[in-house]
Amino acid sequence: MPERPRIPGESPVVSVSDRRLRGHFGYQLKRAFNVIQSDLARTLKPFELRMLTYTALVLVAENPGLRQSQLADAMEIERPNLVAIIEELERRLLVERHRVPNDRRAYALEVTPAGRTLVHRATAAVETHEAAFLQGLEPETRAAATEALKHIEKGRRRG
Amino acid sequence: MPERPRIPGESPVVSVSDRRLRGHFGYQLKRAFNVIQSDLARTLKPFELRMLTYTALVLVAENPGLRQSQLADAMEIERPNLVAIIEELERRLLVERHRVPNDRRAYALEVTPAGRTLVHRATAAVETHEAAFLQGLEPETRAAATEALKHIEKGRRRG
DNA sequence: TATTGTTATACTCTATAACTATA
DNA sequence: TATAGTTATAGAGTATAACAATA
Repeated sequence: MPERPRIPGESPVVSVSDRRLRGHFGYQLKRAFNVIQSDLARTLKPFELRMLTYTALVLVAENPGLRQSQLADAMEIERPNLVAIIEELERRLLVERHRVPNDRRAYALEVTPAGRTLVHRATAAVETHEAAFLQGLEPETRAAATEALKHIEKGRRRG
Repeated sequence: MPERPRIPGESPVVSVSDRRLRGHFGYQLKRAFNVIQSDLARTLKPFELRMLTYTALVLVAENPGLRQSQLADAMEIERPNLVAIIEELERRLLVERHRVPNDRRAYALEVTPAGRTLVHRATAAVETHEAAFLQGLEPETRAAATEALKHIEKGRRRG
């Protein structure tokens, strides 16, 4: 069966059925997350931030004196995985680590003025791009989606 | 300031503010996705499947003769990343690769009887666990969430 | 020239065990 | 004995360049 000629670069005419998957919430969630994640990476690139470094920076700015273990808990990542993130932010002079007087094991994290400036600019960009994504979506639909996502998160299985 | 004694294993009393993040849809999405993803991994573990191998298996079962490039497109992953997935499914005798007569570059993917049996059992498990996650959520809320996720996916930026 | 599948490679995110220094 | 931070390491997921065979 001869293939019909195709314009180079044109996406091939495929219609792959995903009937048995598209009803799965996890599948829907993954696809949407991949889109958001790669777009967010693009949005944060000019600031040399990734989703994780951005999140850490926001949380340190909002919670002065935060300890690394508390931050890891809040970000729902393991403590070892936070080390490189904090090191990167510290090296770029966006956060500082101060020893806690009464517990010399811990560090109190503080955002620097440069960090605060950067997080404000990055947040503005993030919110602009979020708005673009959510444009055309009814506020009630978005609110319902938020509710569903929180419900999922709350139902986390442990162990 | 002396720290109050704490029961070992007890989670520390922290209340980290995420006021400036929790309104971000991407942040909500990431947290929910992480929960679903790790739970789904646990659900698929008895079948020795991951989300990616499960997805590939379902799509091959549903689209006999599918080519690898079409499958990669459908899964929204790059072609090179599909190779190991198909190799794994083929090694486990769950899918077969047949040469396409009129195009000797391509492979036509087919599910084996063993693959079909496995995908049915895995799908039942996935659906059971999805139902557990979504339990207590109003159907309209779930529908709205699905709509929002599809909207996000549709709005994908390219390039 | 372009496409299919492949190899090689690199970067990111995640997870665990084990160490040090403190408590 | 337990906790804070760290090191080392491994496993996944994702992305790009370049290749051989074929169209």
